[in-house]
Amino acid sequence: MPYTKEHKHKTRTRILDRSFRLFAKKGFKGVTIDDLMRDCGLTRGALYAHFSSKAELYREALEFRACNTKLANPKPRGASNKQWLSLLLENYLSLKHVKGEHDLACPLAFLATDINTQNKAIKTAYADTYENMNTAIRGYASSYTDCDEQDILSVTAMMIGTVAIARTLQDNKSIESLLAACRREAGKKLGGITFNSSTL
Amino acid sequence: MPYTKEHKHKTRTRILDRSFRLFAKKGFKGVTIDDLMRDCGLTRGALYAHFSSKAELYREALEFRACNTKLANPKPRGASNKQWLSLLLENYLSLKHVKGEHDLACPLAFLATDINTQNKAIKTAYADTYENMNTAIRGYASSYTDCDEQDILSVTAMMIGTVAIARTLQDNKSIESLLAACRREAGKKLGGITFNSSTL
DNA sequence: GTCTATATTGGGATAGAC
DNA sequence: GTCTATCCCAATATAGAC
Repeated sequence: MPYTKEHKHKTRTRILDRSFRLFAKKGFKGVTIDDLMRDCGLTRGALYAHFSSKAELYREALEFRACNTKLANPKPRGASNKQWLSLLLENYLSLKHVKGEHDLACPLAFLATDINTQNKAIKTAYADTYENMNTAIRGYASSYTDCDEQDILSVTAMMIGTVAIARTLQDNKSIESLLAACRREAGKKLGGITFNSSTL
Repeated sequence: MPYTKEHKHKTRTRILDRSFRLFAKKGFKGVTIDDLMRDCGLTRGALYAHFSSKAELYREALEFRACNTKLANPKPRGASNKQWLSLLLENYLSLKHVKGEHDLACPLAFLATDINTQNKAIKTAYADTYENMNTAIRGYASSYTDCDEQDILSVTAMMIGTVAIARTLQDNKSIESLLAACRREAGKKLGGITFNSSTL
């Protein structure tokens, strides 16, 4: 038996990880199965041993990434809610995130308009991810500061919008200004978090 | 001479208008030239009498729409800056806008992630549109309230993010909550604008 | 300026060997 | 499970008639 269960699972995970990166960068139609599988060190035909279609892969890759962000996972011991949220914001609103150099690009920001041409299952996966982001931030923030649901919704919309727009800009100075503005405002609204670089 | 200059210009304008709507709805790769020209009551070949390529059309359509929004044009006489800005916000952050039922969908929100796979000229057109939006809002708001550049940048990012996310959601109640949250926050930050429905 | 016909390329999915 | 070869459709762009 030349291919073990282990091996199949590892390959599957590799495909999910790589394909999310590519979809985030180029959108659903901008990625060909050839590109993708070559990037995984495999060939086109192999995909269909793991996923039934390109759309199915896209959905699974979105869910895979959504479950593996810092926001979706418990905070480490020893950090206060405020400290942890502050770190999350700093990561999210960073040049590295915008440039896709994180291995944890946010699907919400990177796929936002791409979702509109996808099927219902994909839209639902996206909406779930969005809800989870709101829930996570609400959970941290409400433990130490007063904020209502509208505060949370407006902050996440700003964060997602900021990263989505920043990604389109060609000039790093503009990107940095935008990120700094958003850091300041999000910090204010989430109970007075401050950043070293927020006046940049 | 069966085709006058008038006629050509009118056709060109029709193509720009229709194609923007389609691109906004389905993205660059989601629109075929066949779809588009059929929508204009023409056939594929005719496109190339007006534009040299699909990408060129996309860029021109973006610029065409960007020049024809309420934000890009002078406010009507008789409205105060604050009143006018309030109306602009209400329009922008409306269900009609999200659903694309305006004939003035905002390219920034509708094309956000689509821009990343386009050429430099298109990115530049998009960035110009973005800058114009910031400039217009800054112009109105700074006439009657204190706000710095970071306030403006964070408000526009929130507005664009809100519409982009709202568009992906399948449930109208979620959309309305998000819009209401963003109206309230934008209103606050832009000198105490209030809306009837902002507590919805 | 617009049409129809066509050249050409590219990409999703399947078949069958290993 | 992965490979290569192939089927098949779709889509951009051009050619040439009107």
